[in-house]
Amino acid sequence: MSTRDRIVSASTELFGRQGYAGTGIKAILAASDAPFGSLYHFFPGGKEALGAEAIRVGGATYRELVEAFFGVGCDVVGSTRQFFDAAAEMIEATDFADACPIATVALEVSSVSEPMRQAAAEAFESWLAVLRRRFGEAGIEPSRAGELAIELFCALEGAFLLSRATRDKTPILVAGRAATRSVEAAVRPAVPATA
Amino acid sequence: MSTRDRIVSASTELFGRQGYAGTGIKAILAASDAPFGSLYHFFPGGKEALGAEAIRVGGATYRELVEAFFGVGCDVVGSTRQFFDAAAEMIEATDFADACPIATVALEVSSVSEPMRQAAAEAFESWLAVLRRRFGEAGIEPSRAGELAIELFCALEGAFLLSRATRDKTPILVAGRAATRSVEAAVRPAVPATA
DNA sequence: GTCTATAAAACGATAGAC
DNA sequence: GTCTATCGTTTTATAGAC
Repeated sequence: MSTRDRIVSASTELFGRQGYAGTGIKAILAASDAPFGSLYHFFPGGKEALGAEAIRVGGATYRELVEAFFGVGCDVVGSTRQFFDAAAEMIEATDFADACPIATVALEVSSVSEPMRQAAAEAFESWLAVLRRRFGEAGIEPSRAGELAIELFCALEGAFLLSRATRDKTPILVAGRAATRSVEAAVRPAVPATA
Repeated sequence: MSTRDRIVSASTELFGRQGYAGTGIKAILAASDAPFGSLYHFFPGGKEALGAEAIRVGGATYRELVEAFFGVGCDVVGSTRQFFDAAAEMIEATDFADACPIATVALEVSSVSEPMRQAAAEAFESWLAVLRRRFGEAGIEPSRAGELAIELFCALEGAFLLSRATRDKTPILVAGRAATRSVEAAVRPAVPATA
């Protein structure tokens, strides 16, 4: 693993857990086992450029995770349930430290750093694109598929926030059941009860 | 408005927009028009104690907002719709800066500062308690009311994140429609279509 | 291109005058 | 209890040897 890769990898981890401003360059370099000058050799743009790259890499890695659960031709209802179940196990296994790799940074910088904000927006959009496509392939009409992707995203990210703050994985399971119900309803519509 | 109140008020605003670590004490005091020593007079615990207090105050203020929309005897379906619509207008009016006053800080500190993490958890829980109660009063059974409160919370917070990152209020409207549907289904259940 | 030494600024926090 | 001056660190960033 190259020095550059180690720096980016450590940045993604630390930024995801402690945030961007809360993570010093020294801590990143110590975790990367890299010398000080290397950072500015690989990232002449300094910490902000490193932050944007960490968002891109962390976002791409998580997109691959989404794709691993929502594969081509998958059962979107089952994939949704499994995805949230896995997310709940993951957050508990990391002692509620690792959930979304970029959410903390995205909130921190969205009103402060335009390049980092854009990197986060593109990462989120790439996850939504995967979900949209799978939902569409499952027979859900395009506009509804797009909404459903957003609903799943919001349920997941909101649950990550509540779960980390309360140190309890229950919110992820509850949000997962809600998301699964929504996907199920979109695939197999229900009719309202006649009151 | 007292010096202490101005300091806490400015902290809540700045922490909510830029995060905890990203906001220096100097910036807070400048925004509060308060001298340097005042902070340590009112908060001997330093920045961390101020951060915890900002979370409590910001959390209480937002709970009052939730209560304003979800009043005693309200129509919970209509309240849900109106709450998300108002949130969408608010975030746009503040140029996507002010959404949840404590989400950013909660994510930043949840693995770093135990007192601040607990303050955030208690604030979130107080919002959920309001929703749970109203849903219960609307005739939804207790366990379902609790889940529904969590679902609404997650939809809102996830939408705030996506909305701030993309500078687009659409996610809040989409999440609001989904939350409204869930509340409606809990108040007036539907039967699945016979395939 | 790897690494060290150091600069320049911002940080949180304190001491003490008023 | 209000305010200022300042301490000691830590921060990001650079310069320059190897």
